[in-house]
Amino acid sequence: MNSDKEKMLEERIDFLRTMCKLKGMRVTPQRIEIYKQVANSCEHPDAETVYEAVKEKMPNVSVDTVYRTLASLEDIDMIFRVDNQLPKARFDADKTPHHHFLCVKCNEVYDIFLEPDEKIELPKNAERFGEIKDINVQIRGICNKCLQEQKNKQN
Amino acid sequence: MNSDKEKMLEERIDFLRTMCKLKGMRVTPQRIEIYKQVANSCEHPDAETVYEAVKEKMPNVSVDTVYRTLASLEDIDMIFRVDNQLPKARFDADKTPHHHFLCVKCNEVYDIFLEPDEKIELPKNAERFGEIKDINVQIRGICNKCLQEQKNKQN
DNA sequence: AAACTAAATAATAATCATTCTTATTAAGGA
DNA sequence: TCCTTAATAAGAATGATTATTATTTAGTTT
Repeated sequence: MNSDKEKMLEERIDFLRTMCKLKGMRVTPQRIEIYKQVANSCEHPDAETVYEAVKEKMPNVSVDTVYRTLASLEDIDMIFRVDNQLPKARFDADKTPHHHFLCVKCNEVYDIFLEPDEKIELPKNAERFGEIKDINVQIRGICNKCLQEQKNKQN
Repeated sequence: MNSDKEKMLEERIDFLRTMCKLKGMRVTPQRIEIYKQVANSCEHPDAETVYEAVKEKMPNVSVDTVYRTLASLEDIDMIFRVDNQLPKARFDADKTPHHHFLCVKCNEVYDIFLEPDEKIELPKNAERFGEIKDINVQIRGICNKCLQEQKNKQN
């Protein structure tokens, strides 16, 4: 039993292997196991939870490896973080609805004001989960400044 | 000069006074000054930046007061945090586009899967800021579990 | 298949944003 | 003016995350 789920997980791990090779990253047992734990959970686990689970199979794994690997997996778009986890909390007093562009390299925050005909839409299912306070839309990427710096380095 | 901007700021501070009274919070000079700093900036300042700015006018202000006040101002919806700042980073390997409901009380994360006809729309201006990696929609509020606990406490 | 090299890891220490503790102050009602 | 209690200041503590350094190993080359 459970072979369907296991087969699907195997496929996802094959994809991870492919992506690692594609990005010039080594395929290590730690990476496989750490990815497995995140892929197998619907609970949006934190680093510590992943660490505890991985330690069951690899008692010598270090906390640092878990943090580093989670960051690497994010880099190659195999996992995402639910929250952006900027190094410091940042505040905004502007109550007009707008989005934010967050640079994943330098953590800079840019306001994206909407065109007159645009508005922020709540998903239909949102109210099911509780009382809504606000909606926060983050577009994550690499900002023009960091893109330019990357280009300069290549030359 | 600058009187328009100053007048607008005064109005916002009056609104802060009103909101504090409405919510049973005292109007303290620290609260006014901390709000002023956030309201006057377009840079999405962090707590330390606010602290440094406030210290210019109130040399005895403490770091703790700034953190506590920023949290209070958020509670009464006078300011927002750009990023949710969950106490721990949490990860997701599900690449199907979905939103997240984040509970501001217990920090629990719930997946909001979209109906077949729904999709996540990028704002028209988004590409201007850089290379987009992904879009992250957070619906923030109080989850049903915490709402229930609040009700139980009242009885 | 053995040797090589750089990337990845383990162990542990360090960092740093944020929160807690405790004594003191002051806002706003009586 | 007094009183109550929320709010504050100062500094210590916390705890998630990151840095350091020596060691290991994945993947390539010989």
